[in-house]
Amino acid sequence: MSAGRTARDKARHELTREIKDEARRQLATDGAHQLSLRAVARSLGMVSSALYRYFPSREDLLTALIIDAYDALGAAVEQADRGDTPAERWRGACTAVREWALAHRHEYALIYGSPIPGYKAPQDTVASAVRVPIVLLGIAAAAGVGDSEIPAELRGQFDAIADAVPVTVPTGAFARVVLAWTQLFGMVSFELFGQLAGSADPADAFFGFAVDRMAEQVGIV
Amino acid sequence: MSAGRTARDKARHELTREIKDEARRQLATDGAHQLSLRAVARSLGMVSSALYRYFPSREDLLTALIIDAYDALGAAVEQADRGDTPAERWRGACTAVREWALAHRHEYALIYGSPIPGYKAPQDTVASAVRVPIVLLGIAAAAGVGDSEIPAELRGQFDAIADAVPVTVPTGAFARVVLAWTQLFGMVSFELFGQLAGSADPADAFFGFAVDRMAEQVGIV
DNA sequence: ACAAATTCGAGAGCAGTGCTCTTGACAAGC
DNA sequence: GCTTGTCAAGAGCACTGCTCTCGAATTTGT
Repeated sequence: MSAGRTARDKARHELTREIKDEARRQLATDGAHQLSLRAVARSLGMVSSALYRYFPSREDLLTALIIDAYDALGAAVEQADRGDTPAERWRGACTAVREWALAHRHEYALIYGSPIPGYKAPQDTVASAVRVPIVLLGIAAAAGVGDSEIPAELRGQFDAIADAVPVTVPTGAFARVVLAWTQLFGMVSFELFGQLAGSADPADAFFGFAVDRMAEQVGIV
Repeated sequence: MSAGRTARDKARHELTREIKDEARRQLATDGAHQLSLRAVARSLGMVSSALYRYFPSREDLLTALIIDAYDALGAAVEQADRGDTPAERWRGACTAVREWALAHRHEYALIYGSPIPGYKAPQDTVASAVRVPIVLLGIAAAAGVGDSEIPAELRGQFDAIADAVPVTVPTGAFARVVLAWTQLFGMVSFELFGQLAGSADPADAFFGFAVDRMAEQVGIV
């Protein structure tokens, strides 16, 4: 992230950004599957081979977009996490997830859909990916959610990673937040991927109902 | 489905099946993204253009695989729906979903991951796709789950489709089953797509915990 | 039973893809 | 100034989905 001292560095960062922007534009209209290095290069008025100076492969470009998407979603949710009561904050955060997903369907599909190639999420992505669950944990902490009975094995798993998490909540609360987290994204994915078509679609009412039930089950009043 | 009267019809059905089998094989090892018409043809010892006599496009082949996958999953869940109590049946059905998904990751990704192309779920798929939620509804019906308070708008949506569903349950129970349904697949997707890596992975304990909480919330005793 | 109609596999070919390698021009550092 | 590293460009490889045409085989109509 060091500012480009030389003209060359400056141009390089600038072009890297432009490539990602153009790629994101094509992603938004055509989906990740259709994203073509050659098409991006064409739109930028350069030749495809030149792109390889900036991204070693198509997958690396996609990985860069994945990280950006995680960060954009994370930022949107962090900003929507406000309100006078934990319940309001919960609703705000959950709604932000859905709204960001609806506004950036292909980017959402890129990060929460099927892992595209031979996949394997690079470790770089987890720091960004974890921002949403951390917001949810923060709300549970503010709500003072207490511990609850969970299987010993599960308690062991969650205790083992507690140190790596910047929010401290009882392990039982942790488990319930993780539960709600998977439910939240399950719902959004179902809506976006058309699985709800013919039942709870449009899903506004269903989503609102579900968010309240989730808060209830986590123990947020 | 009419049995092949002539030798040609017989050969046609046979070859159609062989193509799907080989495609499924490649799907299982390389993923939907990598599935190549030409590679399938090559494995079958024929030329790629000949394949187009059986499937008009790559997408149509994928659609056929999608329907088969929905049916395979539906059949597995239907068969696992047994036990003396509704709670046992519930656990059996949910576990079957996860186990089928783990055993057929790429097929699962094909149907519950991001819609591959410009998408559009053909109407043919819904009859097969709906088998799992119908099993869940059946268990709720057998458990005698009663009605509960849900938003009027949601009640209207669910009432409107009640006739198309071969199981009758109170609308409040219907809503809670749909909720659990999205949660179930949200969890399985998270596990399969690597979102749980670093937290509840391996997810056996988490899954068991979640299934019990879901049964609880649906009202299955 | 024979001719007409249909169906089939094969091959060539088009437009597109990701990616590699080489070439010649430009800027950065000594 | 001269060397060194970086860059865009171009040609090219192996691959993709898909179309079209062509004989051969088979089914169908008479």
